[in-house]
Amino acid sequence: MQFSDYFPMWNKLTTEQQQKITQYAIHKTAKAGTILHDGGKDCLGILLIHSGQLRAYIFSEDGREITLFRLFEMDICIFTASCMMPNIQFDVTIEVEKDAQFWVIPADVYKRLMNESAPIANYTNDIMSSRFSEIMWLVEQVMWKSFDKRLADFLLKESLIEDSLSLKITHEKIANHMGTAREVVTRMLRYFQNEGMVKLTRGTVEIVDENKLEQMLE
Amino acid sequence: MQFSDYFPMWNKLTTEQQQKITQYAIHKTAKAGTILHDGGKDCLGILLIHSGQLRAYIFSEDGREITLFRLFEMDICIFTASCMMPNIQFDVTIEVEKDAQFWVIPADVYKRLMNESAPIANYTNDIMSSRFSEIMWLVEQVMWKSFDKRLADFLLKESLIEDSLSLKITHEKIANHMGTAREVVTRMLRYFQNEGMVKLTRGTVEIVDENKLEQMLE
DNA sequence: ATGTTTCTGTGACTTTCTCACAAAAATTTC
DNA sequence: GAAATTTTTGTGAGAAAGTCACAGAAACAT
Repeated sequence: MQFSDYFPMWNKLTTEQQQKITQYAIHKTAKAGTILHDGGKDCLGILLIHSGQLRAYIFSEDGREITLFRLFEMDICIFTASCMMPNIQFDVTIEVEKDAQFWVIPADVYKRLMNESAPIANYTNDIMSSRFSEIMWLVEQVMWKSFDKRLADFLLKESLIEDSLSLKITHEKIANHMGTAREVVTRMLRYFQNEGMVKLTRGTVEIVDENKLEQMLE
Repeated sequence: MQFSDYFPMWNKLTTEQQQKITQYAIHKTAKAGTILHDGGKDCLGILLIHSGQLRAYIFSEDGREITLFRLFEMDICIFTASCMMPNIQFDVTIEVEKDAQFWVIPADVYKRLMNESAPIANYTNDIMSSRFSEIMWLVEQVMWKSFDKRLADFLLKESLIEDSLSLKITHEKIANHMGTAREVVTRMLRYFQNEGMVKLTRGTVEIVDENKLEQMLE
């Protein structure tokens, strides 16, 4: 593992800056289910993800959830350091979906680096823009796509992530990813099954006709 | 008008950088209705808004719209320079809502400044975070709030912006701001009128019971 | 083997959206 | 100024999605 893998502008940094990163970065591991960041409260720092999978989501007062984006190996999470960006006025929760290993650069260290280094500041900007784009994709999906298409899309994406056609996931979890109610998922999955696109058993959704699902997206 | 009013870190810039901004900034005016930026196509540059009002929105294939955020005097628009941020992967449209005067800093000039100046890069980051927060507020509204509350909120906010209880706006325009269908707005406004909260005439919504509208939000 | 928890299924009802069309108000044309 | 046109608003009928309440089935625990 090389820090330069996470920072494409590594060679634009001074030796001192490079040292600061390597020196202050802390290696950590976290089990699936761990909440790494809960709204405005804590302020861990920037995460350089080495293995595993994270999920960023928001939730409503009455317990509904929607996934904003996922983070994988080689991704960088800046929302676990939202305290150092005063204009981030919303609460995201970051949860470990699959046992993860990552490096943490403490917020104050990173903040100082951002303040003195244009390359780091610009790179942080790029990461922010990427997440922004993911949210905008979500907005467009939620606003303009009907639920059947959204569900088909979710199942296909999930199948890519898991590299399997047999998804071990409950209707409730799908609902929490998609920001809807469990019954809505159940009914649509049942329709998908009647149409021969999936096969349902307790706790799993098996994709049996990938092409037909893909056709749903147009 | 002072450029330093737009850039709180003005005195952290070199004289050369300050000169570059003042030298390359172009003063422009645009009438209400003008489209300043249309998705990925054009790349005007950073806008320093001096007067007037802009609207950022997205639209669907079948012509539905939703307002993402508004921009007013002293605001800075970075999306009219989205070409210089390769990770911005979505198409926003920026429209002039009220005759506007603004300065344009060409994208390539600003890009160069961002690359060499950490303060400018960090400030750009702050602006991006602010817009991000506005979008997240929108997501939360659309996801978890019922339409009556959203409409009440819209009318009250619009009344603040216009500094008037008598809003000159059609149901269609309200629908385009809120990302819904015109009929839905018509029906809900009709309900608001029956409840004595507003008075409707062609092309205007008059708020007659501000308190009752506010109570709707809880 | 029995009790408990988790997950799924379903009916009835509400809210929001869609489609189709019509009436009313304002604007334009003659 | 009357008639035609455009813009805005109104409304019914039906579909899609979300809500609520409850029940049955599958897995797990003692």
